[in-house]
Amino acid sequence: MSDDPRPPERLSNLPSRLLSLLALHADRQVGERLAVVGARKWHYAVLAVLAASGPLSQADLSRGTGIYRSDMVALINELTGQGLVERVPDVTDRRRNMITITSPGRRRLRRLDKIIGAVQDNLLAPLTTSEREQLIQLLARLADHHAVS
Amino acid sequence: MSDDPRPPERLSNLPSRLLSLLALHADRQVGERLAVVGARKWHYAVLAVLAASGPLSQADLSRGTGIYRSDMVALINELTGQGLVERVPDVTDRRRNMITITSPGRRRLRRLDKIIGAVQDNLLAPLTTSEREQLIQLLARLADHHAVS
DNA sequence: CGTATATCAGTCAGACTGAAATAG
DNA sequence: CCTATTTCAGTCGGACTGATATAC
Repeated sequence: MSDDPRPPERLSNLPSRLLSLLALHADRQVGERLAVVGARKWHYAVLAVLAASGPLSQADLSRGTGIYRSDMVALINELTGQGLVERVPDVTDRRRNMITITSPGRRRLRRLDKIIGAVQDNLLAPLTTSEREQLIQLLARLADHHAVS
Repeated sequence: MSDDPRPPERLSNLPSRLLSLLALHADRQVGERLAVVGARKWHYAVLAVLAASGPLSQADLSRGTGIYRSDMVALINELTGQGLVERVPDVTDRRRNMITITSPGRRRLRRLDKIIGAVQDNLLAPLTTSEREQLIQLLARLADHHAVS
């Protein structure tokens, strides 16, 4: 009877809306694929930052990944539980825990890298290689300008 | 002491991550600006679709905006409470409520349009006009391909 | 009958706040 | 004394599920 009403262009071409819809979709894909191996996207972020920057305090990890310090606690618990990182008290500053990635952690990171890479390919499927680069560059400039981690 | 660790490029240039971070930022801006006049972004979506498509059932509105049918109930309650839309039972199909935008609703829509437009300008500030068009086009193609409303 | 609509109650993960304990 | 770190408890809006009553 009633055709599915398409939103008017003012709505469907609204940048903030496009970002929201696509982010939701992309996050869902990432989440589903990672769930298959018992991981979440924040696991990936933590492992990637640790692999690149070396051992970090939880506060630094928090700033490096954009994850809230409060949420970092449970996250590190999960990762230590899986033996992917180690949490050891910092002797030079006894408020801190230093978090270190383990060898299984590095292996896990490589695994997650492949999964997440595949999701990106899927996400960007309709775009050519140079369009993908353009898009990433434009998004990165926006992110940088607004200082979103 | 410890420099804020920047995430590695594999992370900071990850399309799904860029989308998430920017969507969060954009949604926050939109939310804050709309809150000033007592509105939320879903109000805008509903009013915009109604203005463009004419009276719709809640189910059609739901499909047109991407808002869940369950959440649509409370949303329409809010909008009727502000006199921006009217909810009248459909005589031809008594399961349905037909939702109609009122004159105050149209005025409100124009107001919200300006606010949201200003937020977009802010969001896209670092880009040139043609870069903005490129970005919107690329995002719209992705949204279309993945059929995210 | 099976399907669609409007509604309600409730779940669930995410982002975020506030405060305490500890240490610099 | 003020600030930073880790941790815990809890809030809050958003997306989503399941079930019900009603009507096609």
